[in-house]
Amino acid sequence: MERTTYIPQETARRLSLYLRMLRRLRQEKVRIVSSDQIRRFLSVSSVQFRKDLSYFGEFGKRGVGYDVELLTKEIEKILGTDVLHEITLVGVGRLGSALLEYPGFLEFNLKISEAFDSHKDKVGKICGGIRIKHIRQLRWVIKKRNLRIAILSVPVEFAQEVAQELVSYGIKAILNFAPVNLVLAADVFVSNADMASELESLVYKLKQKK
Amino acid sequence: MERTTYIPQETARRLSLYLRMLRRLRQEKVRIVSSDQIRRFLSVSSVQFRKDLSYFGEFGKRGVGYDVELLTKEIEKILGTDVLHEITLVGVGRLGSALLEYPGFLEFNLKISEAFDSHKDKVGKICGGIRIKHIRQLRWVIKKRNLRIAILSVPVEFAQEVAQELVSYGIKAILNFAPVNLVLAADVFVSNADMASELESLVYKLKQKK
DNA sequence: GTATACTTGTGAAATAATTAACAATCTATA
DNA sequence: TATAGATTGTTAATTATTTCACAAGTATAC
Repeated sequence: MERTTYIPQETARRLSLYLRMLRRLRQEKVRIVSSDQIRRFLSVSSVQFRKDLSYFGEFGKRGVGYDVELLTKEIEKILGTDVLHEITLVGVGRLGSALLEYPGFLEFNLKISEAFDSHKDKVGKICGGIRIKHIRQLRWVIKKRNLRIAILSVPVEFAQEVAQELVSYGIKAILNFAPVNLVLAADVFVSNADMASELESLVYKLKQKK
Repeated sequence: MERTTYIPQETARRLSLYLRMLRRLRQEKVRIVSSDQIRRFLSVSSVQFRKDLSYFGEFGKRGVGYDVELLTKEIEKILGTDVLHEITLVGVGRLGSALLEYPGFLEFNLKISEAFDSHKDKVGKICGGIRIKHIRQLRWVIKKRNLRIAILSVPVEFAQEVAQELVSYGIKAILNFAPVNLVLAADVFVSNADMASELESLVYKLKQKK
């Protein structure tokens, strides 16, 4: 079936949610799940779930539901996380090292396989099983290993500069933890993990409610 | 002027961006800024910026631009971050302690003023200037200090249960770092800071581009 | 085999959000 | 004081996303 329609931005994020849910169900030996059951666990309507899937194909069986195992694999294929993705982390501060040591990424077929910092006392140390390299080696390592995705957790004042460097070496997607809007080439994807901003939004919503 | 129109969800998040930019400009002694200058720094069109502000009032001067100092204060008022907000953190693991030690929140008038954990070896320790309390004291402290906002950084398997507890003690907004969709009363705001999901979305976008 | 109860998939309708277009206003300057 | 160049604020048009409504397919009970 042809799938040429425009796909909403948010669909990708929701697919990621679905996938997580499905993996949990699979672990619990659930074989079949309906869109209405999904609705109960996630804050997404059953139609939204079906519509999101419909952009990519037909994966369910009418009158029955979805095969958990099958749908899991299909969504992994759609997202591209059916194969392992190697990620580089730049900036091994408090947050950076917490991320390095977080064992949960592998479950998503994501692996931080390189880590860089500029501080002498950090370079050479091992953190989360990774030996930290000096940022001077960024170019060489990114090119050699053909890395495409980076986590940026450097201090805010260096973020823009380091991001540009990363992009010049071939990085195409950045998860940015620095509280600053990175200005980069249009073909580079930036996702901002900005905790202060999230908290500010929550403060605002609380205020609106009253 | 009456402002009764529905305000888009994303506007709050963008206001937070604007505020950050404005503060930076203020630091740099810039007095006046135009919506077009904002566009150059943030990935937001000048119309979007003006439209977002228009939901709350008229803050600029036609033919001139916006007074940086004034607009900063106005947006702080809109967001509610013109006064300090105290936040409680639950779960002082690697990520939790990184957040506790992060000095940047104060700049946003946000302060983590309480931290809780269930591990004996953590309780009583001081981290980021805060003495960690046992989660048994959650009820008492939240009620006594009338806390409304919580950061949840406990292991995923406890997240739902702890979140419910928090809500039952009066918490109304949660920044959730656990990779799970929390099912809570409809009047509780949940913001998910889900790094694996962000990375998955990036992987998907990279895949689409090809 | 037929009726019944489910559940998916999807065009059409409704809603939400962004962008275009432009009137209104300001400053500077001749 | 008139004019030119800038910039805001806002209605209308457009685009994007979600939801509705329902046809089509499946399983089960009798």
